[in-house]
Amino acid sequence: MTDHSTCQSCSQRFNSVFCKAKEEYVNQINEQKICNVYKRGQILFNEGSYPFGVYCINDGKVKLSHQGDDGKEQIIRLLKAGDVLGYRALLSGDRYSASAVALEDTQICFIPKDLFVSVLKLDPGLAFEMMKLLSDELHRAEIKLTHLAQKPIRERLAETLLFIKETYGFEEDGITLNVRLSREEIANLVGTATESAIRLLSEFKKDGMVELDGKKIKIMKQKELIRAANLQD
Amino acid sequence: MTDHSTCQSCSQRFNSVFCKAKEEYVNQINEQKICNVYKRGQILFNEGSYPFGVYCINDGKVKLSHQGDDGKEQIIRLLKAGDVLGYRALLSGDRYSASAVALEDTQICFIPKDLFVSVLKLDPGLAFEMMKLLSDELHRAEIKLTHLAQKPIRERLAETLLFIKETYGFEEDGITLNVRLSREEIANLVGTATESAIRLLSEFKKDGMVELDGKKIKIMKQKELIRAANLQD
DNA sequence: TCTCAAACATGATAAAAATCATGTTTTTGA
DNA sequence: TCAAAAACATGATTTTTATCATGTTTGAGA
Repeated sequence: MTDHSTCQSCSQRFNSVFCKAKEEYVNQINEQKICNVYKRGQILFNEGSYPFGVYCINDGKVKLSHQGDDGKEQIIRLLKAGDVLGYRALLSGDRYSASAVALEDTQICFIPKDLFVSVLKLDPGLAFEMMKLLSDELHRAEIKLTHLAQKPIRERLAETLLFIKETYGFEEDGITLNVRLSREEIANLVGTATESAIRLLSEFKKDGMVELDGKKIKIMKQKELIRAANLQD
Repeated sequence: MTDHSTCQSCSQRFNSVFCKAKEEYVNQINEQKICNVYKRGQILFNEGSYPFGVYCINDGKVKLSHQGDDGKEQIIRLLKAGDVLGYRALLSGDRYSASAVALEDTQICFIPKDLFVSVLKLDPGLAFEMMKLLSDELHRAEIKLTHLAQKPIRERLAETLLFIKETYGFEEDGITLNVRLSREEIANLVGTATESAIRLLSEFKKDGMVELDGKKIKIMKQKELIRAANLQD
């Protein structure tokens, strides 16, 4: 666990959107923040409810997912320490359009809406970082959208595995993806049926690109996986 | 054509992200802006090149599209008078990740990067509107992403037709979509093969939901189209 | 530690969608 | 205005992907 007793000393302080925020505002946030621990599977917020602030991850992992019209989950983002969430709905003045669930035991600070908004108005540095964050997310979403429309599932699964590795990295062994996701969650990240994800993971295993041990996934041949993902950019 | 001789008198002034910008900054923008007319098919900017500012549409229509890895176009946004474009790359500090092409003869003002950024830093009202705009775009992209992953093409085509209507509205007759798009462009909006889009449009015609006259598309039964889109939200 | 539900796996089948082929219509520019 | 190219249309076929069915493994809680 990382130090998060105060925002000033938080190990994620310069790792997050708050990196450029003025010290004076960070102090204000520190006074009003509320820290909490969420157990694996616990819900931070639910699609359809109103936002009362933003969440800041100190340590742990969170998934953000939409409920499709037929009830099927679509995972739209994976979050880790240093990431902020809940700002989209707050800035749009909407309800949450996605639900956030802890993927493992997770420490999170909550910053009340009014404080966040007022600091955002007073601190152009933070506002700029926020715009940059939103722009980057928008970029990511647009790329994913294009790939969903144009790439076969095999390529998207390979890309998803690489994306998980980018986000959460490896365990100490340097090859095992450092997160526990069910096959269904992987499928909901790729945008396919669970069976298809399972089948293709088996294929990847047969091809020697990955090794599977329950929920542990080892990347054995990253270069081949990159090739399988057929990425240009 | 609408009045756009000066930003102060621009008919889109309170219709765009600049609605909350301070008069003093609008005056500055007015002095430095460069207006231009783009003919149908002309390129505003190209994927991969560097942004030098943002574009503001006075009158006309523009499509924004990604080039997929295999060269296939994916249209990610449709823009109209009052819309701003080119800010995503600028705020991310990236090259353009999409190309912008005029769908008809279009009048556009160009605002240089430095001016836009400096006004953004000085005017929290504009900054806030910008964040709201980005948040809304992000929301739209995430919904589209979910639908691409989960909905069949027939539903997505119906949804696309309704989206075109939302964006560009009808001609004077109140039923003809007010934009000229090729079947291929419609397919690239839906995220499918051109033949599939053509086939399904014919089906919709057979079902009496639309009428087709070359590139003119008439919405005959909007309620049925909404049902065909199977929208919950 | 045992039990039972959930998750995983895989084959068979069906459905959806892309691709290929071919002909027609529309558009464009010489 | 006319010829060529591009866009549109539709049928046939193939490929991709989802769904259904069934059996096995895993893991969480009594």
